[in-house]
Amino acid sequence: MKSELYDAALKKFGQKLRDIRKGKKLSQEELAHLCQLDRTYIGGVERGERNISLVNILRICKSLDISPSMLFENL
Amino acid sequence: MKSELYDAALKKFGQKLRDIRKGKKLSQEELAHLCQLDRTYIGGVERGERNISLVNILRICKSLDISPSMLFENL
DNA sequence: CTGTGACTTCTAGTCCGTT
DNA sequence: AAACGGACTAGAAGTCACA
Repeated sequence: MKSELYDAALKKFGQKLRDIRKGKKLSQEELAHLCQLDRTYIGGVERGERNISLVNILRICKSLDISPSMLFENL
Repeated sequence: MKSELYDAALKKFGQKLRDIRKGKKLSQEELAHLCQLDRTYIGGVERGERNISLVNILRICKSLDISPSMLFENL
């Protein structure tokens, strides 16, 4: 049930992820490799096109060495 | 891709959700109604049996009137 | 009021590529 | 380096009957 009501939130989430990834000087490919997800998938999440699941949020956060709550600031 | 490595995290997340819900004096049924999800689905999330996705996390948080980051404390 | 198992539908997530 | 597409498989979403 992916209501359009949350499109903006997904975009913000993705942008936040992108900012943090770039802050760590990683490419999408490098991050994808670190958390064992597909590079095209990481891209889709950053663009707010994907409704990522909890486990993968945690995997990404672990790979970025950040707390998940960082991704939810002003969401 | 739901590695068992994250089962503990899902359980913690669910327990946190349960604690917050109870703190608000809501039953699973009431919360489910608020966020328009099924009662048994909420139960499954609280028990850590479901790998919930971002949009549903946001819906639940909105219904509980909390920030998503609250659910990620010490995860 | 909540847990559980079983179930179908639909999307999350992968893998191949091109631009 | 990243966006984007098509085709595919694993797994989330969503529901129910019953305990």
